[in-house]
Amino acid sequence: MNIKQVRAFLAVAQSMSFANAANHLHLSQPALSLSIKSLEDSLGGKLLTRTTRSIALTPEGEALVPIARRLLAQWENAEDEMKQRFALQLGKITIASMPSFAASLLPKAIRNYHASYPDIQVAIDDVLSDVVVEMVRNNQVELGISFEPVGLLELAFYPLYDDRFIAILPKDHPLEAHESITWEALLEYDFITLQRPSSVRTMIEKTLSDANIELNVAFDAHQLATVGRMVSDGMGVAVVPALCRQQAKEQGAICRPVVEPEIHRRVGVICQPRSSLSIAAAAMLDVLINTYS
Amino acid sequence: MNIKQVRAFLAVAQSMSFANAANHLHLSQPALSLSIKSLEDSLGGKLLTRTTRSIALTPEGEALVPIARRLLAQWENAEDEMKQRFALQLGKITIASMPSFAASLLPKAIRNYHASYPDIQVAIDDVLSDVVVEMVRNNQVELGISFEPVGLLELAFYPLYDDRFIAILPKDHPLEAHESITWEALLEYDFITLQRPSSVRTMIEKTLSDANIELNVAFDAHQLATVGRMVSDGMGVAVVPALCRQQAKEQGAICRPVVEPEIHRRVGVICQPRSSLSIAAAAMLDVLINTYS
DNA sequence: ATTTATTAATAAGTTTTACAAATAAATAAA
DNA sequence: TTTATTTATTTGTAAAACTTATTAATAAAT
Repeated sequence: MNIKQVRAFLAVAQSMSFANAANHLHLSQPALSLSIKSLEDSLGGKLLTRTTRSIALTPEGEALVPIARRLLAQWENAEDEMKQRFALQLGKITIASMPSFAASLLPKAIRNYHASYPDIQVAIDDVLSDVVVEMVRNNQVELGISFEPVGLLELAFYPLYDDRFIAILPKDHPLEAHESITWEALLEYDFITLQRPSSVRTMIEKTLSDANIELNVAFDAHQLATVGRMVSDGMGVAVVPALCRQQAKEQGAICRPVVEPEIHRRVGVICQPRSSLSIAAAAMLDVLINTYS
Repeated sequence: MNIKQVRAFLAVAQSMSFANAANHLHLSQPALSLSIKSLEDSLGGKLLTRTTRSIALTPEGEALVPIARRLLAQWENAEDEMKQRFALQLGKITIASMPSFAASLLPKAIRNYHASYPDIQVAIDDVLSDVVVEMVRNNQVELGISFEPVGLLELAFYPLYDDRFIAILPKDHPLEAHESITWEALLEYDFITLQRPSSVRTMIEKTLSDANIELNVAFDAHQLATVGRMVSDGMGVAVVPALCRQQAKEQGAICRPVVEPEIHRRVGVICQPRSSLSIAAAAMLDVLINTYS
């Protein structure tokens, strides 16, 4: 029993004529006769009684009609669903992004994506940078956005943006006059930063220890927004990814490049090799790359 | 998309190996590769990412697995059900039978049938003879048992039994001494018969009017059992089909052939032409014929 | 009763598909 | 670098599915 035979049977059962059904199926009448015959053989009995002049369903054929209709409907639904999925009209992708990116540049890319593929649902998981990589590695998400990780193993990395770290100061701070600020100058003041285990914190600590600069943290917080607020409220100074410049400015803080040493790190998309991405995710990857290049 | 491809896909998805899956499907590995490829082409995208060394499902492939499993299960259930139906392991037949036959000979045939085809449900509809024919004609039942009808049209009739009518008398009745009883002698006594529109009543009336014998009915009833009881209680005499001899005897009545004229009529199976019977019904027809020949 | 028209089955030939065997290509492991 | 393993590709063949032409059967018309 196969799909073609079931279709053929239903066509005959509906039109009660081999010739008409054959025509409807774009098939010759003998081909249809043989198809029905082979279906009957495979099931073990007659489905139709045919004189050369008229057709009737046997009781078994009668029983098959609703079954066949149901089967065919289910089959076609499944087929359509898969085709839709491939045609990007259905589906959902989740992007894990580090918060600084999720809150700054990511929305624009998602707007672009949504314009092209309005039927695909996009969810954002804003988690710590390291968690992003783990989620991609464990196939919890298809796409991750974070700083370029060190040990990528079999994961792919598509750079989007080269991020520098910037100092943020409260308004009317003595250092505001400088074009750029050295770490040495900056660390004269109370330093606010993210709590461990954020990758921003880790990178700052590693950079300073490499440069033999001692770091004394006055306050720390989990969210960059909190850090920004603390700075603008005059509790101290901080160093954050340039991605956060907009947010910091909005909160009333002053942004200046931080140098000696400069910290910069590439931000990009982390994912499984492109070939194993869903079409929806591959399309999102393209949108991300195009949006930020 | 066809059954074979879906089976192939599931086999690969389960074993995560083309070679093993091909083996399991009794198929060569290249044939399986092509089958999957054609499935992917028909759906419009990749279901599996395959390096020469390892296999993984794409997200779309992942989505297809449960769908495919469900489809295949439904397909196989339907196929099995139809095969069972043809193999006489499933199904139901209803026989419309006139009450005299249903209460006498029919049970034996049904026992025989049940012995051969224990999984087929048999229902009996005991209705008046004329209704039997109508039910067969309207395809409400596949098989009917009644007296041979006069206008069969396109219906088939398979005779089972040649039924004579017999007189039944209460014990110690004056006519008990006779071997056979003439209508003339019989009608000297109170006559009990079935109410109209029973075919037994009709046949008696027609026979007597043809022979110019007048019939005066003292009592009538709907059920032969009632008639038998009335006779054995001494309320009068009756004429019933010989089929009812057993029942009449059990009720304590005396049976004698009735002659001048003799009434006999063939009893048999009425059905649509044999070719349009379900296998289950055709088998029952055979059992009926074999049981009573 | 004979002929005609209609419809499905059958036969014969062709095309398409499905398959296996052999080989190539790719890659993880040795 | 080599070896072993696994899938893809190629090629030839067998099977199937299909079409056209023909036959058989029957209802309707003459």
